[in-house]
Amino acid sequence: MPTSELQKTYNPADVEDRWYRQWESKGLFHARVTPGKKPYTVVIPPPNVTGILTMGHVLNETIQDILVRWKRMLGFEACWIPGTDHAGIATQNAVEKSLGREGRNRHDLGREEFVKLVWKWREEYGGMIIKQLRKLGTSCDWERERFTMDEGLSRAVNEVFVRLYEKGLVYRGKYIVNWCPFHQTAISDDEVEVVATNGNLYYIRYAVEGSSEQAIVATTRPETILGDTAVCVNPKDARYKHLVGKTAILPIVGRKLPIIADEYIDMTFGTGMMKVTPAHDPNDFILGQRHDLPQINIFDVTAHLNESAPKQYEGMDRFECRKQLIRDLEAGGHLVKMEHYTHNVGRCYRCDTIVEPYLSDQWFVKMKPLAAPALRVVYEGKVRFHPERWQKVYENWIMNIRDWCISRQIWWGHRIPVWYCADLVKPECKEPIVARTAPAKCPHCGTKNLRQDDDVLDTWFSSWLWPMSTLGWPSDTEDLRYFNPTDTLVTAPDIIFFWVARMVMANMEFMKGIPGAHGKPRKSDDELIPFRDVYFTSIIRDERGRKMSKSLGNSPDPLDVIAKYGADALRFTVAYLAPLGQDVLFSTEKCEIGRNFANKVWNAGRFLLMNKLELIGEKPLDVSRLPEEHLDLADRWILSRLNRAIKDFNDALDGFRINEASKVLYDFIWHDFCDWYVELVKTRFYGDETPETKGRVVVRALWIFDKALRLLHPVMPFISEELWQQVASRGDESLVRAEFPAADNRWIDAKTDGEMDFVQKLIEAVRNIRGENNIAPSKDISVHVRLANGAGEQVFESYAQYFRKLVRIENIKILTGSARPRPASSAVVDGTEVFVPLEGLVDIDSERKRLEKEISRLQKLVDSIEQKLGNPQFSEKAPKEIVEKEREKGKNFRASIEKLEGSLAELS
RNA sequence: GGACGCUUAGCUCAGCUGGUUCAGAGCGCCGCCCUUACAAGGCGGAGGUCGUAGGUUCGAACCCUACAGCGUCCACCA
Repeated sequence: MPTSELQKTYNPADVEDRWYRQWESKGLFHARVTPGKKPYTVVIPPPNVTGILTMGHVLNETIQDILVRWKRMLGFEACWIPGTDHAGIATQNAVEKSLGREGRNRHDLGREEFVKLVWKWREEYGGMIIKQLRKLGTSCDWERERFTMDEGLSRAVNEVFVRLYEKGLVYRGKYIVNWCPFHQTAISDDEVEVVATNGNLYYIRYAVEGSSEQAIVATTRPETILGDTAVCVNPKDARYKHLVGKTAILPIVGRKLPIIADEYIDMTFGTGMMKVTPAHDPNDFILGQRHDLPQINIFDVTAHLNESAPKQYEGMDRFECRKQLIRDLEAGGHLVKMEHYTHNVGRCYRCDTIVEPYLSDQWFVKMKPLAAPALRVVYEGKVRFHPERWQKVYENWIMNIRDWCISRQIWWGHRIPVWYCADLVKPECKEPIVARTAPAKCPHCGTKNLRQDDDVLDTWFSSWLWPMSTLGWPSDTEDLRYFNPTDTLVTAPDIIFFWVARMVMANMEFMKGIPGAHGKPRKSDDELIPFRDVYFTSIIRDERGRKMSKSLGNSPDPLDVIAKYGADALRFTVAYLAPLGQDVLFSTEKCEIGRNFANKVWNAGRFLLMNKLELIGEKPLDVSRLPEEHLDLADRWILSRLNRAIKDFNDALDGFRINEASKVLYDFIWHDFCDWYVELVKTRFYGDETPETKGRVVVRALWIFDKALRLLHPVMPFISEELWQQVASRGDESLVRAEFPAADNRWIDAKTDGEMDFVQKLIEAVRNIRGENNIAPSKDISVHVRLANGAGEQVFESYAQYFRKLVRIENIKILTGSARPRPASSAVVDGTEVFVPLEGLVDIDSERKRLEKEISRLQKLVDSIEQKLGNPQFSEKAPKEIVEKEREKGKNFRASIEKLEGSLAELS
């Protein structure tokens, strides 16, 4: 688009898709193994294949993209691997739901057909989120896109299962697991959400055989008495000692229950007597094993009562049964009482169904042996968490780690690579056959009649391999050697256990066999970790502080937001609002911050390009060299500010302070560059300098703008590229791979900053006088100045042009001696007195108030300084330069006060 | 029950290692301005005892302790 057609208002829709297509088609995001170049690798936390883009993703992916683009421009071989997760339960759910709408269920189809359908479904609707990410501008290496059920990744899953099995770390066991009756599968402890719930505590009376005594137990889940196989008391409990060894009679069922003793029982809870139901409570299960009690499972997989229950309850839903049973117990005189009681109830975190502790055969991973190295590397700071406090959470979890239930009773996922001999010819045939690929026959009896385990693996069993499997593991690939360990993981803290911790374990265990980039086996922890830094993003909440969720309907659709404000605006806003480790309260309107900023940048470019056109013409510009001739204060100052901004931006990103980096950009571009520098440059464009000089000024301004756009690019890739291409002729080059500016300390100059600061304050003082006295902006005024130390008159002269333009001063007079205009409005800046003669315009009262306010502000400062200096301890203990500085400050403030008081006296 | 985080202007939040005119920004509000980049803008202004109470220190928004309110995570006694 020719410069002359630059719109007055930035329109992102004109720009974004066009650039994304170009970047992608030119392969600018593709990373390859490049010896001699340092890699910078990021793996995306793979979103659910069913997922659509949410604000949470926007925050995550924006942060990753900022880091990746920044590193790419810094010269790293930046590799950002995208992909999706098959998300077993969630995806199966979604497909079953759509089946349900046709009045069918998965059992109608059968396993094979159903799985086929899910694959088909994935082809059609899956991976939406991947397309949406492009709208956000993420610079993922799409050639490397992976899916957790890809062939290669599935191979990795089987390999890991077999290796762990061979090492004795995978085992099969009957355990109480968290059973979701809705999904009809076990879920891991971490997938259970515990919610405090109002319920009842029921006291139930059991008769004691051969005795007039009774055993009263308390329970929140009375229906489970049907599975009771004992009653238990604490051996130290004097009340019940004599009952131990006797037999209680289970009401309704009539089963005989031994009364046993165990330290586990809390004597102070309820009656101090507990019913034991080994098949339906994890603690009872352990107790049952210890005392060799039978396990009676009374539920089927949907938590309806099974044939182990008395006939009248068989087939009932668990809660229905509870009601009926209470009625029956009451009728039989077995219900002693019930109390309101708040207890914790576990729910399935995906469907909210109350989880049932359920006895079943499951596969587990022994975690303790894997945990030790994972703890060590974090403890030793090889893997660093940002913010740091998550380290404690991580350590705490690992130190109390429990075995991981990895089997799921669903159909969508990696089927467990275990087969069973169906013929059972020899006794050894009972052994499960664990193999990387389907075995042809039973190794013991040779039959081909084999049956694969029905279960699939927990989704996280593939996710925990992500930083390896996406790079080719278990094969020893160049990619794996070069790009693993990855550098930064950006993820939400709620999956620190599910995912982050397990990735550390997996990488450390399974990368041992893969050489590092140097070609030798990996030995040290530094080479075995999956990533060096973990950035935990904030949680996005709505403006009322509620978590964004589909059910609340409070999560804006990011695509709508992008359509309305632009991707750059959304990215900037989110980055700007996201302090490290703090929640973000987001509302769509906040994107105005980013949109306005984009518009500001756009118009700065528009202004400079318009002037370039006018002064230099259409010919393409070369901004590779900074014109250093005739630098004035403004030039030196903006160069100083620019280089500070570069430094600050880099420092902020090095420390993962994304919001601070964004603020650096905002402040530099808006406040320094636009508000001051561009305004000052105008004095030259419109002044009486030669066309050559003006041309140099515009080239210089564009040179600085070029650097600003490079700085901006990681955060706002689209607008920066669009403008950058127009600033100069770039040939084939894109900003995506342009060099990131390096801070040049030569230009950072405190003296220049100070001088400019003085000028700015003078200008602000005059503006303040104008504003407070309601002087029309169009009215020219004169200013009289008495310099602080008499010196610097020439210096001041050189600023004069700034004043003329920025505060519309037609006449500046340097005062010597004690003369002053009157009536006048006045101010003191760093000891320099400023007078604006205002014949007939000064409102004496308001002028007095202005001066008094300033005096009292200064007086407060003087007071606090004098208090400090008056304290002998201060001058003794505080560092010399601090004391000296305070003394100096006090002196200056007092001098200013005196001058202001002089002006005040003049008023009357 | 345990751990962690937050509390600063009307709103949303910065403030990294205690000392720079440290009490800030954006929005909102008030006043002036369509000044040839931008009204999605410019200029000026009003607004806060930094949750409460102690403590450490020459000096505290910042460090320590307790408390209150809000929030998150973990564990769990039936």
